[in-house]
Order: sequence, then structure tokens, then C-alpha cells
Amino acid sequence: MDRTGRIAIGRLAKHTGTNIETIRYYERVGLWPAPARSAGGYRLYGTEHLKRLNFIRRARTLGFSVGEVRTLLRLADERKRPCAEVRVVAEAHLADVRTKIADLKVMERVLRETVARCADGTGS
Amino acid sequence: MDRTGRIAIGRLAKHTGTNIETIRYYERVGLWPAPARSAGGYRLYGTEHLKRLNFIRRARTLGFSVGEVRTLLRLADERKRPCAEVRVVAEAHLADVRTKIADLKVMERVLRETVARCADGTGS
DNA sequence: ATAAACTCTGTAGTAACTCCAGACTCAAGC
DNA sequence: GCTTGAGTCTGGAGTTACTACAGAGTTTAT
Repeated sequence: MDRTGRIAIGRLAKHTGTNIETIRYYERVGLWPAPARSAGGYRLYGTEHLKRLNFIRRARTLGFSVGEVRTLLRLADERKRPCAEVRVVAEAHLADVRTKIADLKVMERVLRETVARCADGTGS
Repeated sequence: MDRTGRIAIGRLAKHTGTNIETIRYYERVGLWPAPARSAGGYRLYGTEHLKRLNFIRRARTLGFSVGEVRTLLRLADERKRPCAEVRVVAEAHLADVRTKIADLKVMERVLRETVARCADGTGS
């Protein structure tokens, strides 16, 4: 790291629980812009990168594809862009997200019941 | 299909919105048992397969790995098995599911706001 | 200044599908 | 019963999203 508060890739990886190679992979496929480099060629990241990477990782573990994450990020970036268009995309994702929440709630209930059934020593 | 109510792989694929090759893939990796076959070697599925496949697909789109789906299915199957053990697994998945729900709710709020911001014609 | 720790690029491997070729099966019509 | 066209079979190659590794260069601590 240097005194401007920027950190190297290893630190970013640790802070976000992400693999170093995954971070470089996201850069290669254009999920986020290439960061600044040190004199020797090391990538240097700031807090904006940290937030963006956390968002990407969360979206990925929630089952969104890299392509979907890309459009979600664009939604967040284009805060002053063609509104009607943005709305259509946002609405589609909103429906998707709501379906996922509903499905997860069902799964939660089943798991909760499984735990409860086993909590008291009655089961076997 | 035959009069026993069993259906071939194409019908199962259509009913569940799953690729035929994906269904065969799940069999190959042991996510579910090989089904009965017709005299000529066609796979024949029943309603129990349909339910199981729907569960698998839902879990997969929710971001669970094939390995995780396997343990979730085992949880459902072993209704009279070593209880303490089952409970530990169920509790771990329960925590995981709750985290996912929380993350999705945040995402839902952001998307809802995006849609609302664009719903009235105020944004450009 | 020199070792230890870190990062670089490029390539290869893995997981979970997805697609395709060439052969076989099945249901329907004649 | 024969044909025909749609459906299915197996085996293998291709894709997506990582993940691991090799060999070389960079940074940092002593």
C-alpha cells in the first residue's frame, strides 16, 4: 500500500474474501475498469473498488450471472441516463429478486422445521 | 409416455424448464438415481422425479452449488436418520439461507427505488 | 543488499452445464 | 408391417466462471 490509501490486490482479496485470481478475472472480462498501477506494475485499489467488489461477490453468490451483474452495475452507474430504459431493466431484475426471496423463504421454513423436529430429542 | 403415467426426458425437460442435457448431467454426477428405462433404453420419469428436479433447479438458481444441493436433498430424504447430525447441517444451511434473504432484500430495496425514481417522468 | 513476501502474465485445470454428431427408438399414418 | 419423422441414446467437444500454477519481476524488512 502507499500513503494515498490505496491497497494492493492481496489486501483487497483479504478484505473481500475473494480470490486474487478472481479479481484479475473480473478485470479481464470487463466487470470493472482496470485500476491504477504502481511504478513496478502492481494494481492499486481504493475504497470504491472495495465496495464494487463486495457488491459483485454478493450478487454472484445470490445466483446472478456475470452478465446480470454487469447490467446491475450499469443500473447503479447510470444515475442520470435514459430513464425509461433503466426502468425496464430494473423492473425485470426486481421481479427476479422477488422470486428468489419467495423461494428462499420456503426453503427457510423447511430448514427451520427440520431443525425444530431434531431439536428436542424425540427423533430417534 | 406410457399408461403408467411415466414420461420421457423431453417432456420432463419442458415441464421443469430444464435442458435435456442438464437432466442427464445430474444423473451422471449422482444428484438423483437413474430412472427406469423403456425396452428400447429411453429414460422414464414419474412425478417424484418432477418434484425433485424442480427443487434442484430452484436451489441452483438460488446460488447453491451441486454439492450443497446434494446435502439438502439428503436432508429431505433421511427423515428418520441420525438427528443430531441432520440438525447441524440444517442449521448451517439455515444461516446461509437467511443471509441470502437479507442480501436480496437490500437489492430489492435498491431496485424498487430505482424503478420509483424513474416511474414519474422527472428523471430526464 | 539480500532474502522473504508479494504480484505480474500467461497457460492449464475444474465445475456445471451446453451443444453436437451419428446411431437407435417410438408413434402415427398408410 | 413399413416408412417416416420426431424423440432419445452415448460419447465427446465447447462455454462460463472461476482456480491453480509456473517462472519472472517488485516491494519491503533487516
